[in-house]
Amino acid sequence: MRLINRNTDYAIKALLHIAGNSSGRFPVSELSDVLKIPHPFLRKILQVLQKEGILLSSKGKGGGFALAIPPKRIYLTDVMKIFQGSLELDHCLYRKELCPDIKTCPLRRKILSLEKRFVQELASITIQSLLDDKP
Amino acid sequence: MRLINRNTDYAIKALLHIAGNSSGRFPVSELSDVLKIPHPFLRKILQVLQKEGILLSSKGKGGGFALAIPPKRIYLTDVMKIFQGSLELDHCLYRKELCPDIKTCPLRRKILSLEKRFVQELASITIQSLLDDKP
DNA sequence: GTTAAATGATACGTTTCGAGTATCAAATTG
DNA sequence: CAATTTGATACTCGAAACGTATCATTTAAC
Repeated sequence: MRLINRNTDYAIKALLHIAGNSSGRFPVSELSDVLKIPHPFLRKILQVLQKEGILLSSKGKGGGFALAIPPKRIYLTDVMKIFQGSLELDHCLYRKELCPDIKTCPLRRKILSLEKRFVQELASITIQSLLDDKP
Repeated sequence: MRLINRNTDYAIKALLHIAGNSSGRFPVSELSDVLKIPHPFLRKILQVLQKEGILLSSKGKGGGFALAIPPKRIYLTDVMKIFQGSLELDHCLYRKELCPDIKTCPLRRKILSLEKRFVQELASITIQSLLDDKP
């Protein structure tokens, strides 16, 4: 069972690095060096974060990425939604169509109620709370 | 985020049908008709459940599958483990190797603690509890 | 005993998705 | 202008999910 995919993982690592070192702009080259993430892959990820309003970017020499909003307002669940789509645990798909038992399925009902609580807990995690939690 | 895969889903549906209708043996043909699951696919799934000691099987005319153990001892998490492997939410893999930050990663720490509780809740679900929960 | 209906075992195919690469264009600084 | 940076986007590659096909074996009913 996979909660966090590679994109989200890398995005969080990068955001933590940026948020934890207030040196203004971070070019992808620096981040990919420090974090050991392939440069072009990380670049694509950061571009997405920029489009989503989480990072600011500037081109040209001396350019790079910086946070667009404070770390306490960047939620793990936001990043997950961006890179992994809905947080719904189960889509109840049945060969590309909705499962016919969707109304009566007891498994679905149970899972949905667990899910609700789980996502609520996830939703409390922010870049700031992760930083605070560092050893 | 995918909690339950197709195999597990089909397995649970089949187990619920068998447990909910105490008519002895259920051939795959009947189950695949009722549950609208492709016959050969369901068959493979049931064979696995048999090997794992959850179902009994008998060959020949009049044969089919039956529960090997009572519904209240068949756990959702058992079925999930059979068809989806470990329930660990995150493996912290990094190009086939363990992530180098595994000891310091704050994301990992947070997730692990949430995971523990979540899996505990999952572990309370059995075929019997699902049956009891039906409308 | 023959036949039909069932499972056992296992190999194969197909589609989807995650992960990562490649490339050209545009902007900025010095 | 040259170097360095991001913007946009198309592509590749491999693994996993999902499902099919087939031959062998067992058993009940007639």
